[in-house]
Amino acid sequence: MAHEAIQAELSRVLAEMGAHEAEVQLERPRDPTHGDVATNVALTLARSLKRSPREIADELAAGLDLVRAGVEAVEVAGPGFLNFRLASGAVASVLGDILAQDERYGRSDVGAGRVVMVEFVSANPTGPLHLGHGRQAALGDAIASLLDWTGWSVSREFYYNDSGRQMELLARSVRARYRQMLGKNEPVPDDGYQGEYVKDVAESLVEEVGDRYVEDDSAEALDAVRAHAVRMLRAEQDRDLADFRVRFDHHFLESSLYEEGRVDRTIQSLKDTGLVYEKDDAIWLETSRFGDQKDRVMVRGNGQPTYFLPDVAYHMTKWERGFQRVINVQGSDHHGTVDRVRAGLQALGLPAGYPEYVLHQMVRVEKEGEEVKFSKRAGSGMTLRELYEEVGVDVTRYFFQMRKPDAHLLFDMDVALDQSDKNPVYKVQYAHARMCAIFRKAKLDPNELTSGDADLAMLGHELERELVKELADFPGAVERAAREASPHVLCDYLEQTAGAANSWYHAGNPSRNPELAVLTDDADLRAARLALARGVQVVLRNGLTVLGIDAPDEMIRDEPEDEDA
RNA sequence: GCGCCUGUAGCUCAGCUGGAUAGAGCAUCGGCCUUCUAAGCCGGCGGUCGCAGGUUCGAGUCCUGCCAGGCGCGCCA
Repeated sequence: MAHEAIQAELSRVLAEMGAHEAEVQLERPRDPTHGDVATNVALTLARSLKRSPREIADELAAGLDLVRAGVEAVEVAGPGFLNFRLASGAVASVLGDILAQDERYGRSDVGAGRVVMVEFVSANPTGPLHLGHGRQAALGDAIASLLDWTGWSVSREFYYNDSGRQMELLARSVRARYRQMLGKNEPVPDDGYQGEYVKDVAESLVEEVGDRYVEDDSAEALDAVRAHAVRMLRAEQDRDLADFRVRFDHHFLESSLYEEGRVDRTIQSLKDTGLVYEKDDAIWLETSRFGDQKDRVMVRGNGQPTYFLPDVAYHMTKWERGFQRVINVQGSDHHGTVDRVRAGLQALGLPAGYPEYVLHQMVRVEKEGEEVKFSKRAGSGMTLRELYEEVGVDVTRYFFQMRKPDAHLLFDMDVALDQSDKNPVYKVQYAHARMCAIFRKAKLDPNELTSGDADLAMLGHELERELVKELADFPGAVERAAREASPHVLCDYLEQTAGAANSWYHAGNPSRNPELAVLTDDADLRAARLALARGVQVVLRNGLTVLGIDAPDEMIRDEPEDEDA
C-alpha cells in the first residue's frame, strides 16, 4: 500500500533530521484539493525540534523519495501540512484487495483471538422488553460483532434475576389476575404489574392448572405461580430478541449464585480482606478506598445480603471463567452501581476498571411531533416488539445504533417509516441495491468478479478517486468503532460512503453522461468500473452485516394503498 | 448539596490523540428523468460550537467557574 511506503519514507527522513521516535499519522484530507494523503507531522514536531512547522515541512518534502510509493506530487500547504497526490493506479489498487478478501474485507486481527464477554439486555423476567432494552440489544449485538470483526473471541451473555422481591410482586400480580378469571374478586397489588400481559400469563395458568391455586395461599403455591410466570415471560423475551435478530451464547441466573453458595463465599472472601467492618448491626465494605463515594452495606441488619453482593459474586464468575475483558451494556440509570461493583472487585484483587461499561441514555419516540408514551400491553412505555413490528427490524436496529450511546436518542417515527433516502437505512441499502442492479443489467455474477486484468489506473475521474478512497477507509472505520465501542462511527461511515456511491452512480447515468457509465463499450474501462461497483457492493454489504442489518439486492417499496378508489 | 452524561445550523446529529475556510441529513429555495431503478443527483440559504475566563503558534476539542436539561445518590433491585 502507498500509505505504508509513505510512512516508512517519512520516518527515514525524519530520523536524518534528528526526530527518531516521531509518530507519523497519515490522514485523508476532507478537501480533495489537499491531495489524497496528508500528514501534520511537521506541526507536531515544531516544538521538540524548535523550528517552524513550514521549515520542517519544506525540508521533509525535499528529502522524500516517493516515486515507488506511487506519489505524483508532494506539496507543503497551510501552516505546515504535507499533502501527497497519488497516481490513479496507487489509489485504486485497494480494489484488488477488496475483491480478493470479499466477505472478509474489513476484518482485522487487533484482538489477536483474546476472549471478551459482552453482557447486555439482562432484563428481569417481569414483562415484555421495552425500548431501553431494545437500544441495549442493538448496541450490545453490534459491539459484540465489531469485536468479532477485529479479531476478538466474543461471548454474548444475558443475566437475569429469577427470584427476589420483584419476582414475588410479579407472582402476586399474576395470582390476582388468575383468581379474577376464576370469579374471585382479588385486586392486583397497588405496586404490582398492571400491564395486559399479566392477564395472558394468568390465562395460560388457568389452562395449565385449572383452579388449583384459587384458595391456596401457601408459599409453595405462590412459588409455582412465580415459576410459571418466569417461564412464560422469559419465552416471550426470547421471541422478542430472536425476531430482533439478537442471540446469546449464555444466560446466567442470579438464583444460581445463591444455590451454588457463591454469595456466601463472596461474603467470606470480602471479610478475609480486612476491609470489612460492622456498624449499626450491618456489615460494611470500605468501597470508598477504591474510588466509591462512600462505603456500602453488604449485609443488612436483618442478615440479608444487599444486591451489591450478588453483583460482585456474578462478576467474579466472569473473571473466573477466563474473561479478562468484559463490557457491560446498560442504561445510564445504572451508573451509580459502576463504582461500587468495581470497588468490590478491586477489594478481591481484580484490576481497577474491571469491567468496562457502555452506558446509554434514554430513548424517546416521537410521531408527528408528539411523544409516544403508552402501551396497553406493557401498562407503561411502548414495547420493543411494538416498535419493530411497525417500522421493521432493520430500521429499528439502525436507529438505535446510529447515535453514540452517551447521547439521548430521539426515535422519529416519521423518518423511520419513510421509504426514501431521508431514511438513512434505506439510503445505505439502496446504494447497495444499485450496484446489484448494474450487475443484473450486465448479466454478470458479481461473486465471480475479480479485479484480474482490469487496469484500475483508468479510474482517474475525481468521483471515482474519492469513492475508492472512501472504500479504503472501511477497515479503519470498523477498527475505530470497535475500539470505542461505538457502532455509530460505522453508521456515519456507511452513510457517507453510500452518498459517494450515489453521486458516482448518477454521474454515470448513460442518458446524460455516457462517458462515466459503468456499462460502457470500452472493455477496459468497463472492467475497471465493474471492479469499483463490486468494491462498493462488498463494503456496504459487509458494513451492514456487522450491524446485523440486511443488504438487499433490490429495493421493493411498499405501494401505498389506493386511497381514492 | 454531591456525582455521571448532554448542550454545535430552524430540527436531528457527526467532529478520532487540540491542527487547514466547523461537517452531514432533514426543512427551505433553485436546477436535472428517451435511466446502469429520479426510492436519486447537482447547487443556494443557514452556525457568537450554552456563557465567561485561562493554557497554546493554534481550542468545538484541554483547564477553571457559572447556566440549562437528563440520570443517579437507601440496611430497594
